[in-house]
Amino acid sequence: MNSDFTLAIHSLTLLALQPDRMSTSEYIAESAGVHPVRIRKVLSLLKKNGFIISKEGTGGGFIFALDLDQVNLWNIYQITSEGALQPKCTESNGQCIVGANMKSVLFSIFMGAEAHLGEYLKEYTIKEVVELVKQTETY
Amino acid sequence: MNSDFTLAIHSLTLLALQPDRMSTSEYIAESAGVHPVRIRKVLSLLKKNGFIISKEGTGGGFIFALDLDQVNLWNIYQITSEGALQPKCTESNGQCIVGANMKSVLFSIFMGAEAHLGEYLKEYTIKEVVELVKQTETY
DNA sequence: CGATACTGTAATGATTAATATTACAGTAAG
DNA sequence: CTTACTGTAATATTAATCATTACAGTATCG
Repeated sequence: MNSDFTLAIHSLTLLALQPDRMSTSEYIAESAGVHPVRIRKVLSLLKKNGFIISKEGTGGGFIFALDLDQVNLWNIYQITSEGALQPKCTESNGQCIVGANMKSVLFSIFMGAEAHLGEYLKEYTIKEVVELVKQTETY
Repeated sequence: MNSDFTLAIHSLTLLALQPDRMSTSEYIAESAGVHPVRIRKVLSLLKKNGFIISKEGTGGGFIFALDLDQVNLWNIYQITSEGALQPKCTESNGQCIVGANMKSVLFSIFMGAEAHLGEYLKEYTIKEVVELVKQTETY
């Protein structure tokens, strides 16, 4: 699984806990343990899709744009990782019936798998992820 | 998605179409467009799990050990790719409630996702994959 | 105004994962 | 005892991921 997906979830969860102020990419990056530029790249996707708002300049940063239950993991998956389930088949032998057709057979099977995964991911909104993180909290 | 998974499917489909004779790793490799050593590695997993039989020496190779409908894609996934859905989280910041707990929250979510995927993959046996390949055949 | 603190994004470099290749021991057939 | 295979380890190559640098653009504040 593409780690942009989990970075996006991590970022949104963090923003969910800071509803009143802008969070900088540096702050998020430190929580996630990655480079700030990577956070900005991932968050620019979320911004394009209207899940967050960003602001440049002093006091700028990122903030959640919607209610926590308006964003689910399937939304995030589609933005960051659509097609990630698809295996990257090397070019196989077109002379052979299997080599010639396996690619398209697998493609349709994995399309179905992704749709099926979607049904599962839709069950988790950011609100629920936040709840899970709080429950997991270690004292 | 791990390409060992698709290589295993490809190999088994090919073996399914050659039920009476041994197929060599070189033959399979040529159909799949990869190196024979890679085929032997993947097939050695399938062998350990009893799906195929191998034979060394002249006239040796690989052959299907079961009925075509006794092997489904979930079986193959488990052997070749279990855990592949799990994202590889970098070590995040334990000082932060999100950094500290996100990893285990994501872990359980992805465990569920994999189980859910399993339900879908169980619906495809090699027999059905063979049918699909035949249907797809381009004349 | 100019200094400061941010985002946005491209370009490059470093690290890691995936894959191919080589090498060779073991086994069975003829 | 030679030939044609599998089995597996070791190494080399290629590709993907990620970090880093660099810098332009924008907003705030004094």
